[in-house]
Amino acid sequence: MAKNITIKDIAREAGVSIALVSFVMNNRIEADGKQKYRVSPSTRDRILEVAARMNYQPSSAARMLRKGRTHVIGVILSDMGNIFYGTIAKELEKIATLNNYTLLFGSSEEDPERFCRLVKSFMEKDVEGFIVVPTVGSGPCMQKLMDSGVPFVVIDRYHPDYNVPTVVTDNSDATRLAVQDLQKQGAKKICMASYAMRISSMTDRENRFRDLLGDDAPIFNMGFSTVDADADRVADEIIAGGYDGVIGASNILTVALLKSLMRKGVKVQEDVKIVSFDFSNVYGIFNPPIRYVLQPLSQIASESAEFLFYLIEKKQKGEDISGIKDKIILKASLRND
Amino acid sequence: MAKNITIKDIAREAGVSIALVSFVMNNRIEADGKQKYRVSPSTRDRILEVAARMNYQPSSAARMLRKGRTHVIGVILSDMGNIFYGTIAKELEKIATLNNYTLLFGSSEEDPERFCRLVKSFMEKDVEGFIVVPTVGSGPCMQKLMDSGVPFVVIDRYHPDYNVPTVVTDNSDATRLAVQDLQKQGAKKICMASYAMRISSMTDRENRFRDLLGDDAPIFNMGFSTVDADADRVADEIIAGGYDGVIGASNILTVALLKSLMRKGVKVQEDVKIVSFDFSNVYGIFNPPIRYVLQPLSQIASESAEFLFYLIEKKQKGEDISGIKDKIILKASLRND
DNA sequence: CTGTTAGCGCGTTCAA
DNA sequence: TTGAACGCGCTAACAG
Repeated sequence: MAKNITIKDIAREAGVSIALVSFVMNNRIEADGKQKYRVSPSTRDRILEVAARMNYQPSSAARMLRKGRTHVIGVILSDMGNIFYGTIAKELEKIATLNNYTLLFGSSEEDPERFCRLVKSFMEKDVEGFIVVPTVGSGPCMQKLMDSGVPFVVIDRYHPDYNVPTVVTDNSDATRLAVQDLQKQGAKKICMASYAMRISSMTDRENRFRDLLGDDAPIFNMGFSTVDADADRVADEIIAGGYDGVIGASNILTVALLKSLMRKGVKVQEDVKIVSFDFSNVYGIFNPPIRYVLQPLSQIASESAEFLFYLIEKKQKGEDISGIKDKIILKASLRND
Repeated sequence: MAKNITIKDIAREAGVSIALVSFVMNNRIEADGKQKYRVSPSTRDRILEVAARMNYQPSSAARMLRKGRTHVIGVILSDMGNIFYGTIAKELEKIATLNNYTLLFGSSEEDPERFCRLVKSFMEKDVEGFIVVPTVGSGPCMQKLMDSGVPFVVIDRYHPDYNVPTVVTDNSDATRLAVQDLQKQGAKKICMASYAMRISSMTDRENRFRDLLGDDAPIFNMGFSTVDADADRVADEIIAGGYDGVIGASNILTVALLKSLMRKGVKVQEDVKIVSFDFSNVYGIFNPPIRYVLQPLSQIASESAEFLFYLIEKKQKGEDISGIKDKIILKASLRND
């Protein structure tokens, strides 16, 4: 309510100039003696007292305008309803807060239109950078991002055609872990259930799977938005083919498959063993719990955020960042909770 | 990269004044003839062409500063990793986009310190309003919010001591649905598993439960951050007490309980039937699927967002909104997927 | 009717 | 310690 009090009000109330108030407000943090602008302690205290009393809140808009910095980062994930991305969101938020950044979140739902709209809308908010999970078909939008010069880091998947800053899990190695674990559990005839969606995380998993098991081990594809229906079909294939081991290429997909298998009377973990990618709270229901490959979520968050901060600072100093295209590849680990 | 182009660059390039560019940019949407400032079509087209060619993006900071509006809303949920809040986040995002608003998301993790920090940090970003899920202990912070005069809407739970704009589910009625369903399924000896946390959603459920079943039906409490350990204890109580029906007061809690019961060899849905609150993809694993009370998530999102927009517009016009404290109560429905 | 001038909003920062 | 310019876009008032 009561109109926002500005730096000017503080100045008048404290009987000093506007500039001085600004100096004091900016030096408040530095406890050491070597502040750039020295202010007599008495006036400083008076100003701080007045500011506190009047409950002064600096206008971020004015500061943004003047400094040309917003300290806002845009984050575009695939699906905020998936605990996988929800966890990344939480982790990113923590790190951002620590570094005095605010995050704008968006959920693309694997829809390139939505993805693009989010990029545009975040650009309009003058974000200093992006952390994004690109979707199939987001190529043109990514290209625009690159052309814009706004720093960004791609996570979770990489775009094979573009060479850009990226933080991903070593999905090939993760697949090896999953397959070997399944074999150690005694599975002889293994298949994989994957998304038809051609994103690097999926193709990397599928390729390694083929390398390890050859063409006899089939890969059944499911649609991202039709998992439930497709799961029934895949469950039938598993039963008909007599497979005793399944690699589920994502948590959502595995859960859908588990439901279908159970409904069809399959004894999961007995007749058919499953190892999945990514955490789900469903796994613990089974006996023994379904094992899964856990991606280092908090590490993905921290590495990508720090990478982005680095790019932003670099760009801020006027340095060219268009040549930076490091790929950070993190290892996954096998879990069973 | 290429320095941001401003309205000034457009003006120079198009050979007109800065003001004219501004007019054109603001009237671009209105297709009808009664624009406030009329500009000759030829110059307008030229300006638009130049703006498009130079890829002009107005600085939101400058606009914010000038208009005193940010079109940003702060949303503080309890746990972004929970599909319940994740879904609300998605729905809110959709509505916000439609109304030209951007959302700042935060996750309190039921920690009042975090909650407060988020409120403060969002305030500093000059959000025009809040949609919040208050936590236990957030009272002082909520009070500050009220005093600040920034419009806000509380969702999911209400604070019994404060009379503020609220959108919640009718948890009492939802409990009736759950209990009656459990009885229809044949459960004779029913108990409830709830959070120790004293928030209205939980207490409303517990109170109605007691009203319906009397003191013979116990309510077992679990800690929010210790559900897994507590679930084991509660499972023991359920087994020892010979209960054949359980109301799980939240999805997370029910899932934890399901794990414990399974591990202890209980035949869920046979020896012990469960009806839960809120969706989880775990339910479908059971046969028959575990039934649950679904809160109208997208309705909660749309009602709260529209309520907030209304408050913001009202306040924008200088009207007093401190007297508005409507509570919108929505009905839940029983599901089994 | 079409277009321009000039001041504003608020905090930052350089020159004095 | 201060005055004043500045960043960028909006808009009232005014001129041709």
